[in-house]
Amino acid sequence: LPELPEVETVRRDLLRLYAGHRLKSLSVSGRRTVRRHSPEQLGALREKILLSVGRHGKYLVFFWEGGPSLVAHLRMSGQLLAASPGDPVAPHTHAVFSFDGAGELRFVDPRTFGELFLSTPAAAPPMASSPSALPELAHLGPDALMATARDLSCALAGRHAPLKALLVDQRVIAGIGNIYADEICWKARLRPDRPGGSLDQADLRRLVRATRSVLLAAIAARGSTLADRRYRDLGGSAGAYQLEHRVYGRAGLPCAGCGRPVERLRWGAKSAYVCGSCQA
DNA sequence: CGATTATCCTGTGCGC
DNA sequence: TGCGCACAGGATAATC
Repeated sequence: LPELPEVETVRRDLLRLYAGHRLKSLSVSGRRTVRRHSPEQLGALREKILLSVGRHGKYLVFFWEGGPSLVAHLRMSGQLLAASPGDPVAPHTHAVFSFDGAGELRFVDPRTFGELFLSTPAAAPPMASSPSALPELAHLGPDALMATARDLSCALAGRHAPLKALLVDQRVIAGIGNIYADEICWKARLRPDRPGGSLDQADLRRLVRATRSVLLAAIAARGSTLADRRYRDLGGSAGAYQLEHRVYGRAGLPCAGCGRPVERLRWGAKSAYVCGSCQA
């Protein structure tokens, strides 16, 4: 399930493969794939050259030479895959972009939670290729790789909700999902079910450091591919960070820090993997 | 207002 | 071996 490290891996591959290339044609077949406006409006991107690809949290933003930006979110099961025109079309392929001299980019999404939409910056400084200037992304908190201890201190102060619930709330901090929230809490030695407002300054500092180090290590490993094999990079390859997971999906297995079994906490419909000994 | 719950979907894996 | 079903969880709307 793509979170910040997976989306960042895809972003870097997109830049490498398609930046500087002209979009010759595109087709959208999925009924739910473009749902914020008419799918035909995507035609505005035809003949545009891709300048860069940005990211804020789990959102990808394609910037073109003229014309609106294209925003993509993979949600639960979305994949962006590089392909050649003759390649067999995978089931649940909902959109195909064809670039001059760079082959195709295909959007595949069995559960159809993912989406594509066009967006234009609210204020339009021509040189700004900043995802955060897009009104549809304005509700997002700071990107998890940019968030400071001060950001988190303000966002968590007085909150009774569990720390993990706040970490995966994109309005608080953008990019963290179920897997990395657990890994970050373990690395920061904080229980995910602690009230967000109970963290002191030392806790917050550990949380920010853990966030950065876990996400950067996961990017270096090209993301996490779980047993369901759902996440793939642009070339269809798996990530490797799942091999470095310390708690996520490891209920009953020994904690990497102390050897005691990892537990699975549940509250409501949510759950978290935690070491009851290493995290407090 | 903040916290919780339901909803959107399909593939997977479990129990019987 | 097969069938039914709970589960997976990202974001948003609705509700308490």
